[in-house]
Amino acid sequence: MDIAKQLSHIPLFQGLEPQYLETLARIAVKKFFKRGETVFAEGDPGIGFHIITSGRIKVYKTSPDGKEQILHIMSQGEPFGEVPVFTGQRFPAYAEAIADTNTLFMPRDDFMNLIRTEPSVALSMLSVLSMRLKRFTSLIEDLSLREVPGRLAAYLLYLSERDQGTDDINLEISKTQLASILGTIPETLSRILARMTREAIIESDDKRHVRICDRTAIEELAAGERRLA
Amino acid sequence: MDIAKQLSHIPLFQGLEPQYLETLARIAVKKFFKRGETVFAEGDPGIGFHIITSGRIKVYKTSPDGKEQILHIMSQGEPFGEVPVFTGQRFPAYAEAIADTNTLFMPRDDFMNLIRTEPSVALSMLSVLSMRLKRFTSLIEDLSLREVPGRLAAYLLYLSERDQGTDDINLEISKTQLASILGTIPETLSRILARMTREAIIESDDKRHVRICDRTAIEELAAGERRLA
DNA sequence: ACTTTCCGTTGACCTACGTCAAGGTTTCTC
DNA sequence: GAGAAACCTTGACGTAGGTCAACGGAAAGT
Repeated sequence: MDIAKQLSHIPLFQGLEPQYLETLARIAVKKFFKRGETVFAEGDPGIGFHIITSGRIKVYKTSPDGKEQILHIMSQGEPFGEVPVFTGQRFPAYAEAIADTNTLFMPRDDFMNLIRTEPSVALSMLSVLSMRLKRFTSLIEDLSLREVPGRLAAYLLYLSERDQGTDDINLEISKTQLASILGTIPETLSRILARMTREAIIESDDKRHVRICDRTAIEELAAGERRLA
Repeated sequence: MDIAKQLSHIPLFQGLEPQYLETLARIAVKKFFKRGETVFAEGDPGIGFHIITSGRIKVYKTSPDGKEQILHIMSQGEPFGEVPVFTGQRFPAYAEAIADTNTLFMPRDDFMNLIRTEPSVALSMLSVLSMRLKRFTSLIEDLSLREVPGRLAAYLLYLSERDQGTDDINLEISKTQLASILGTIPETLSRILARMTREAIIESDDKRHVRICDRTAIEELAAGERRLA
């Protein structure tokens, strides 16, 4: 596989001069993680970060009694594990492959050198981190200010928008994982999906699929203007 | 006042060549916000960011029914409002002065130009954003995986460490605001402080002061290994 | 100094959501 | 393709923490 060609499709490196892509290609190390394999653990030192070329990764925290909060699910083209690269500290969370995953690993020192000579990479990375801060802000808002039905509604709208506003939403993950993204547990999510189905707001027969039947109701739930019976 | 001199004390610009400091000084605009004044609102377009030279700012989200979640309290030397500078989108949260505050405002375009010529500023900014992501990660963990006593304990330890491990902690903010940082409400916080006092873990007679009496108990609470009676 | 507003505390009450348990079903694994 | 493991759902139950209300004290604006 031509690594430089793969890199040229990564948003982070859009518009980068070919010569730098070549440099990066020499730096990057291909890695593979089997489904279920840990990529890094909280507290590990970070000597570089990954870019996903195929597969899917979850980044998450756990509580002592085993509850899990997913921070991100990353897929093709997305970088992850950059925080320790720039703080010089350790990973603040866990990362695990939830499908067989290929990544390109960028060692810290080489990447820092590239940034020093090529500011557009720095600007791209600043943009990536800023987007992530924005998403975290919205996750914090969810956890602190919204109830679970509102979070679910907002998440469904988010998925719907991402797929050009379709009403047929492919979750792409298990409902257990969806619960963990929403900051709740499978039992609670299951009950809420059942209630929303009963009120004809959604249909959720299949396992990884939800169909929006009453978009207005979903929007009102997400805005906190409506409650389930 | 010599703006360049002020800028030289900002961590973000540590080690920057004097010539660039001069450039920045010409770019920067002094601003003043009275206590209670809004610096920006969620949804405002961001044409630049601020650096605090004196005072204190809270960055927060609100729910439709008025509950507030504080994301950060920023003070001297800290930058805030950078996210829209790099995403090109709007502010994801509110910012309000909680004391009379002076800032230096850095317009977006000029700052971007500086980054393009001076990569060390980009690296500093990457570090600032990464630190912030780390703190958000820990706030998300708190909200999702810990109960309020555990969050409070962790916050007290954080303040204690920041002041060289002292047992006499100066909160510097009202307890209402502390509640809003911890993702709860004043009533609940008040009850928990009372319980911790009853168990001789802390003393909290004065308004903005807490004294740690049993540090081990606090550490156990923060780790989730202990519960209040 | 006076008044109005904000802050902190406590009590009685309620509810969203987590826990525990048990069932059926789908999906890995060997 | 058989067994094991993980997933999904529903019921009964418990509780952390939010809501509403009331009151004393501090602080801020006039």
